[in-house]
Amino acid sequence: MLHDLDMEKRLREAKLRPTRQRVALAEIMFGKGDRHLSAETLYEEAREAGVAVSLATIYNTLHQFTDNGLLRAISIDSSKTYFDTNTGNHHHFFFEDSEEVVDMPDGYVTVANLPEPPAGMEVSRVDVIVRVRNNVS
Amino acid sequence: MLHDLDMEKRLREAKLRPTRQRVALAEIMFGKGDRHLSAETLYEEAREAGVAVSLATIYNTLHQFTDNGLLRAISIDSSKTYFDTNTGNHHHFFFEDSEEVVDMPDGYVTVANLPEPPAGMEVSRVDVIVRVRNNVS
DNA sequence: ATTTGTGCAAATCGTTTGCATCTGA
DNA sequence: TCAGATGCAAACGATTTGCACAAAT
Repeated sequence: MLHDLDMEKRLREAKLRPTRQRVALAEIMFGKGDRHLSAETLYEEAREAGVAVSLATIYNTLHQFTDNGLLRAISIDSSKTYFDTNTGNHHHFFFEDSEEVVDMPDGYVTVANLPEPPAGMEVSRVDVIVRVRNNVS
Repeated sequence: MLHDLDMEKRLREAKLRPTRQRVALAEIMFGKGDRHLSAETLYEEAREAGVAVSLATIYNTLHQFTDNGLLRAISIDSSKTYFDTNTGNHHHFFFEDSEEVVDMPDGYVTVANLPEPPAGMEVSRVDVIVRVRNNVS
């Protein structure tokens, strides 16, 4: 697991001041591999880890991280937004029953025959969501 | 534009009682080709058309229609849910700047190399969202 | 010293719910 | 008749905001 100094560096590279809270939250977020966090989840994990942060700061942090490329926001169906610690090129499975989002490794899905975007527009990203459910035959 | 009797039939086929409100809302929804409506939009259009419905009924109707296959719910990014009057097989452009959702005709996009869904699961749908933005070179 | 971040509580906003009243079959 | 719909207002849950205080450069 990465420690404070690594996180400080990572935050500085993202042009974010490495404040106590941001470093602590970054450790929680990035310390356990790829994950999909909601604000509430992160808030609880922070409390459990003994880090005292307000929910407002959680939201601020998630958005700042997203704006600066440390996280990717995904909103599929459910009312709450999830933040993906994996910002690389990949797609998702969405389990309709449990409302869970799971990464699909890159290299699997290929998207072909994309129509041209309208003039003056450029594609910023292509998201593929494979919705799956229990096989109720 | 389709008229009352067609809508009544359509609602009955979807196993929904053709009440005054549902028929009126269906006409507004389906009378102008494929569209992406939010609850608020539909509410305003109904008022403009002189149809007195409460917001609660708007929500009820949108969900009942969705459950019975007359609409498809899509939630991309923004906080509000949109309902697509096109329930056929197709994908979407999402304009990041204006937060607009636009249909992409079927036959264009091809998705290949989908990984197998986990055991006991079946794919219920594959959504492709092409996010585009203004070309800021 | 300045700028930027944080915490708290109140405010927003989309959506849902409870319940009394109506309506279609 | 009477299950199913509707309307209203109150309740909700996620997110945002305003502002005073604290911390980072």
